[in-house]
Amino acid sequence: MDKSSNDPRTRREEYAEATRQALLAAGREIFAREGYQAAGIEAISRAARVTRGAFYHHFEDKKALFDAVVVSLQSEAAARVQEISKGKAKLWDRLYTGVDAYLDVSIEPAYSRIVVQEGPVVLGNARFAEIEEKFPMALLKATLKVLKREGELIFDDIDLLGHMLDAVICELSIMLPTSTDQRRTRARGRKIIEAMLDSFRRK
Amino acid sequence: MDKSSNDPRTRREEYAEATRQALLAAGREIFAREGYQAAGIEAISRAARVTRGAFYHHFEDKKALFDAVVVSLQSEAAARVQEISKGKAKLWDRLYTGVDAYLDVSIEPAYSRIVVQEGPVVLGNARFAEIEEKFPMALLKATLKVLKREGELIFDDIDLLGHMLDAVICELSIMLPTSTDQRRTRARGRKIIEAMLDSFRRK
DNA sequence: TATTTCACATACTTTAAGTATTTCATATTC
DNA sequence: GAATATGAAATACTTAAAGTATGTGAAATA
Repeated sequence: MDKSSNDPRTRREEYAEATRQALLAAGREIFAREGYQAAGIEAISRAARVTRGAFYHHFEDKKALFDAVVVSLQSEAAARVQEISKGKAKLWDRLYTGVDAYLDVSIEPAYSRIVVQEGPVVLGNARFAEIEEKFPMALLKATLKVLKREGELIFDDIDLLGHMLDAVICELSIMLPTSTDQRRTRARGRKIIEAMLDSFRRK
Repeated sequence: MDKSSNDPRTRREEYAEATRQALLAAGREIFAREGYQAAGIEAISRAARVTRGAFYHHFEDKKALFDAVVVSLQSEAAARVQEISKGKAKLWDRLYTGVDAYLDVSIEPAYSRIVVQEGPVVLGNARFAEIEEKFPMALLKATLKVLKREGELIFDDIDLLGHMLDAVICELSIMLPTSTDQRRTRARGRKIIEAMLDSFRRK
């Protein structure tokens, strides 16, 4: 589930891993609150109760930490979406519960700001797509592919459809927090998503 | 059409306006090529053949220039979309030619990077939405509203629908440049957009 | 022609990222 | 178990770029 074999054997490795995690957590917090540009390495290090020296020991530069934070957020998000949707027997159920779960994650401030909003800009589209390929959207696309294989969904370019679906979910997640009636807005957003997908559904 | 009363009367004002425009043009170029963060004020000023002193005379700070560049890009984009779609008598034609024209604009490197990708992050969602409210998406939403008024379109929250439409167009504009068969991808993207909108079309 | 104004230049300050060097606890070797 | 080696983290330094304060000269105004 995690990256391969990271069990700290010696006490020194244990400590080091702990401060690495502390930096990661501090980064997540401060990137979420202040944004990439305004988040100072000094502030992040202080929040992790170390100096900038420790920071540069564990991470190449600021961008490397941000990258690691995005990966961890995506990894957690994927796990949660998976957990919720995997039970469903009917494919369409699995897809739509996945969409809902993904939306729930996307609304959370840290995920919204770090992954959805700043991720592509800070890391660049290429690198960001690379990360996405492994985690959250990959799940949706996987289900879409199964639906296509089963003949339930008729569309040639599942990758494209997946990205469009993703775009709609992300935009919705950005609008939701400022919406006056979130429940209603969410229901309407879901309608739009259904409209998009159902038109390619086998009749 | 432009901001109110900007005719330079004296020769000094004329010169000043010219260097302001030069800075704006240089900013557009360098922001597009290097991105906001990597674009140095020094480099922008040099490209406009002035010093940083001149820059700070005309703009509060780097962000202010970026803001002005976004506004000018949005203004031009809106004008072009308007020009192309206004002729159409049938409302649905007007909408879809508008969508196509908007997509054409969004593909252009400067618009794509500065407005679509970096705009919301650099200026913040609130300010970016404020700008959007006046220009490009406003046109689409206007047409959507007319369609609703005419009973052609049945959906409660046109603002939401407009944003979703916008999100899909923007995502498509990001994917298109790296697509192997752009014509085909674009056609498929259009299919998805049609699917989204047609399901709310009066039958 | 004297005086003011303002567009722009020059010189300086500040901030934050990044680098080089040092220290000290833990781990390893003999 | 004393001697040595390693590497996690601290400290001290360098660099780059944004932003500020002040100066200057050409064009406007009186």
